[in-house]
Amino acid sequence: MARTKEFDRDTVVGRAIEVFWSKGFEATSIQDLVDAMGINRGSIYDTFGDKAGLFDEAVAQYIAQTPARHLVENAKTGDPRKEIEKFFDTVVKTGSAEGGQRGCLWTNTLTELCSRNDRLATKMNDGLRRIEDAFCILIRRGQACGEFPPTRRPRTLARFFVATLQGIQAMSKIRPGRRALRDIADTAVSLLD
Amino acid sequence: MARTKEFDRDTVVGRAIEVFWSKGFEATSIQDLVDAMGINRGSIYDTFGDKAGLFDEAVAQYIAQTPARHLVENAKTGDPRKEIEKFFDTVVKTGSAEGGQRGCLWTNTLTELCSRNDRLATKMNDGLRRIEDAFCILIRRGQACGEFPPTRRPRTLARFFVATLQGIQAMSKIRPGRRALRDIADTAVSLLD
DNA sequence: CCCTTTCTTGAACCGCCGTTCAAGAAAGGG
DNA sequence: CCCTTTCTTGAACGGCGGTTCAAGAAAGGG
Repeated sequence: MARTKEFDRDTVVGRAIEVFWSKGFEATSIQDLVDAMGINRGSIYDTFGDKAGLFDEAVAQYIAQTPARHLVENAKTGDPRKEIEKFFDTVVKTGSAEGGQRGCLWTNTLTELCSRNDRLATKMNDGLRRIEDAFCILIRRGQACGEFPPTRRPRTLARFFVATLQGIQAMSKIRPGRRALRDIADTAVSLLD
Repeated sequence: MARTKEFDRDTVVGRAIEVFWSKGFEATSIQDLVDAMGINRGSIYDTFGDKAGLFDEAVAQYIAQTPARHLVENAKTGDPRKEIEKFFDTVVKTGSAEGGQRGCLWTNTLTELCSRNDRLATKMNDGLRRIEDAFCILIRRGQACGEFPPTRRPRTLARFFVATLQGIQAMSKIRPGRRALRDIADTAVSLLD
């Protein structure tokens, strides 16, 4: 047998996420990553191929931990109103938390790279589609049981919620006050009354 | 007298805007700018100081041409509903136009640089504040004349519209279909019914 | 206890990054 | 028509970008 790795893959990717999240892809240098991840340049290239490969894995791991995941998982079973409110609640809390100025790695990547990286754009688009679908299911279920007004098209409203999510993320970068973010979320959710 | 400049300042800044808009600040190299602007490296540094200085001027010129400017200028005199609708209409059209994948230079800059550049962050924040204020004035005027429902706080609604604007810009980067963007805008504006 | 395999390490690579500079060219007042 | 001033030009700068590589270290089966 050969020597075993001395670092945990998820752990070092987690540290890479922090850097990419704070500085973006282009502004992050390999040296930054070496410093933050605590492993050698060579190990990074040996394990992840190159900077782009590491970034891919960082984004994947980030998405796997995002609050959107719960939304998608509970779309078919959870209480429609509660799920939507809980989701925006988490988004607002995260955005207004210490270090919330970084916004969301996902949204950041969307604006920084998608217009020049088709593979990444597809990934991001699929992810957003899944969130949109989850919203759509929840809205339909809420309308079916009379909890939400039946006048609005579920797909339209779902798209709107996804855009609101992006809006909150963008605003959190420059005005991370909880009050302001909460106002935005509440106004959007009030469309369900 | 001395020799006169052979290029028009606004024209070359306009060309620089295109590059920054498409690639972002970090990913744009001086060589890219030399190629696009059609003037020599030396002239760029002589005229704008450095890359950051040129970027500042590019953003300033972009903001001066943005549809938000009309909104701000007409906030006190224009018809409240028409002004707001016209604004979002322009945003949707721009976002879904050819090359709309670039999104909005302003929003892009917000997400790429504001967390690491205080001077720029202040500028951006002031700009957003002016848009928010314009919305606020329009909403108040619309409520005063009975055109808009009086139940919502103008400031809250104004914040929400600014966030929606950012949301549309973000979505236009990945799904620039006019239909989808229009849905988002219409849903937001329907809060005024 | 050796030997193969894999991981780790740090130095080194080339190229492009943003930036500077000195020399040449145009402009127009004296 | 010269002379000062400013603009233009292209080559050059040091440094840091991402990436590679060869040598050393650990791990565990034979």
